[in-house]
Amino acid sequence: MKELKQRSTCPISTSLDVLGDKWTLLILRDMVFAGKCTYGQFLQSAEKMATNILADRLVILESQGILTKAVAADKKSKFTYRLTEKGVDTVPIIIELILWGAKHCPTVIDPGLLEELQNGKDVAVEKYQRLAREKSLA
Amino acid sequence: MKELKQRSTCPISTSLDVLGDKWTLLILRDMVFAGKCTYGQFLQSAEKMATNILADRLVILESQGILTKAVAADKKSKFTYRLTEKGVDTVPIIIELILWGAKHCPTVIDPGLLEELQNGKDVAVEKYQRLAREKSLA
DNA sequence: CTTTACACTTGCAAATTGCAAGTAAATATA
DNA sequence: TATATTTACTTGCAATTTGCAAGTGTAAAG
Repeated sequence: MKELKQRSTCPISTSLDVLGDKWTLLILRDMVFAGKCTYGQFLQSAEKMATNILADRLVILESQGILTKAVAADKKSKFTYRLTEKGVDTVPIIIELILWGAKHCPTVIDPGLLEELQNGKDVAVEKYQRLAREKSLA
Repeated sequence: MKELKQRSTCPISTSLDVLGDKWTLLILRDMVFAGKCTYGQFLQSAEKMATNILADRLVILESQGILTKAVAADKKSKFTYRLTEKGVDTVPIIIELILWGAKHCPTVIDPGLLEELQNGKDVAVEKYQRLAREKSLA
């Protein structure tokens, strides 16, 4: 259990106390948009997260109630991470980050996804939240 | 000019390369929601940012084209920071952080603002973007 | 001509990150 | 049954970043 230092009572500041670093939201991205749910899968992303950082962030995310950890159905030596509702509620943040990055920075994004997000943000948010919930029930 | 290390071409990852830390978005928050525009004003926030961190982040934000720096109208020893359109476009991200923090963490928020954001997110985003633009023209 | 306001800069200890290697338990293979 | 592999971490350590306190430089005010 890692305790979190809250700098102020401001909701923005407090959100950043939890999510404000270069790695945490990438784990959530991988869960929501790539359907990943194990330690090994998280390590395979293009950004090459260090193993100790990943382990540390998973502990924080779990202690913050953003995801849960459970032994995998197929193997006892494997764990499955699932999003809680608090985790599912980060989808709008992630989607805004996608839109800002795609608009203002040199990035590569699937044109279909971009169009989907631009044409109806609310619909897209609900879709990816639903998918994330379904995945977390499996 | 601080060069930015881009970890991948993913728009989320790239957005986090720029905005993903505990301080940068607080500066933008202060500009959008508190109308702040000087070094001294940024230092007065509840989170007590260190002076060297603030100076460093302002250089990064400027070199990333998120804000501009200019000598103040009243004093030559004073600078005014203004948001560019790239900066104004972070408003949706900030608003999602407000909503997530207010919903899931122990925070204090003006009930009027929260209601405004919940009742019509798009309208609120446009309102605060317009206010930020007006401030940046002054 | 001294003081104040403002915007930084510097120095340094502490914390965090990034990299490589090692550990440990459960499974798969010979 | 013995050995190898998969999976999930842990450890050690150098390098970077942060946080705190103090100092610097310039313009305006008294």
